[in-house]
Amino acid sequence: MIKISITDDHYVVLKGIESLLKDEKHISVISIHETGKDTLQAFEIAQPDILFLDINLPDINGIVLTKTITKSFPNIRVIALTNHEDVSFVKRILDNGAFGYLLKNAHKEELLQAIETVSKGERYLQKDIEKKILNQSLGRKEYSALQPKLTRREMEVLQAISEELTTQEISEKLFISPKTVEAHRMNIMSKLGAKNSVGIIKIALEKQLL
Amino acid sequence: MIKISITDDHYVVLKGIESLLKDEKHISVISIHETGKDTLQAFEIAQPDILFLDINLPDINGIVLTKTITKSFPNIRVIALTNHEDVSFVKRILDNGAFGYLLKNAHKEELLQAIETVSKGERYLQKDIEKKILNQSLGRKEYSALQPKLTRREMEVLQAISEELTTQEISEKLFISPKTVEAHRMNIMSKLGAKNSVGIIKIALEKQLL
DNA sequence: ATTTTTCTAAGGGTATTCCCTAAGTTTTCA
DNA sequence: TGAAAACTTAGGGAATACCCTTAGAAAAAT
Repeated sequence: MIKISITDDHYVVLKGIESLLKDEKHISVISIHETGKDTLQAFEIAQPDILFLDINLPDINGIVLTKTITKSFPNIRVIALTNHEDVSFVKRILDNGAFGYLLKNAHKEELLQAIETVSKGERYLQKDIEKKILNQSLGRKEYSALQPKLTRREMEVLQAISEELTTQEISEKLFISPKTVEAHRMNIMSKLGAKNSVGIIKIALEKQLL
Repeated sequence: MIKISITDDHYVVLKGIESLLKDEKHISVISIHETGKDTLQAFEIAQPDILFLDINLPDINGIVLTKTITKSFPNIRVIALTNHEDVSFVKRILDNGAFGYLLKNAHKEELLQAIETVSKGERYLQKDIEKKILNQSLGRKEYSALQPKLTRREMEVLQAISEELTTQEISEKLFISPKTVEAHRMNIMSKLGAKNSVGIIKIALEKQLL
């Protein structure tokens, strides 16, 4: 008997997965949760074999929660639930201990396949789908430089710019000269192909760098 | 017997709503759809009384689809399905003919309540929840005006700013003085609660004004 | 251990944004 | 048909962003 828990802040998703699994004799949904906090509390008492975990929870960041759970309860295997939109998260969440991920538009067969695969201790990765999505989001935008690589410092400056800070304020925050901040901003503009700070923010949000 | 259709690109959401409704004797789910196109095709043959419609479909914009459906099939009452995140759409979608909206984390009681209310011909609006969400997104960000109302001209200037144009370029584009452009930008900043143009763009994208 | 990248920073400008105040004109709406 | 809101313009000044070049020091990669 494979014990399953589900965490998703959308109630219908909870009930949807539950109803899809209730006919399977070797699978038992032992608990459902709407928040990360609730999930962690429940696991103090009883743990499932597999947790379906929504990446976008209101209270706790899904990546952080995955890390917490896999550290505290190494026997629980996390399958991330994700929308089309946040595929960029997938790699990060897998790096943080998740055993697989499932798109929310997955049908029953894929759901069961994921459970079977993960309960065998293997990772469940839909490489084809992943590629398809990446290509699709690549096709509809302009010839987007696939993923512009900003350095650590540039990311910090980018973050600060997005906080509406001025060059002066950023320099004080990062303990560097205003001239250095300007240099970083220029490099960011050049890397992202932006004409000014407005463009930096627009593109950064588009490419989910923030 | 109330006939229901559901359109959502997340299969588990479809099955979730279906399973929540299957015990209700006076309600019958007559069809489920994963795309807007599929929905429209199916409605050529048979129409439900109520359609639960996901705002974020991959193929057709939910607002456009609502408009299309309510014009082509005036007897169908649309209830928009929405996440926390896109509450800003709600007013727009209601303006385009939807009879109500439901958050995806709604429980069974609310689902049934929505169906009852809408089938009586009344609008189903969860004012309390709406306010709660607005307040919540207000708490974590700066004191953002609920839904900032920009004038036509301000919208044009906003659009131009987002195109990375300078004040000079905007003034040429709109055939107005640069000083006027600045005045508009100042008003936009003030209305959105932004500190600079970066903030304008960030907030405008957040509130989907662009 | 050496090349490459990143981080740092300066000088010296120009361009643009930001901010204030003020006020005439037009549009919208009650 | 008034009153209110929106649109328009402007002057002037301070602050900030943008742009170029150059270049040493630190860190990372090979």
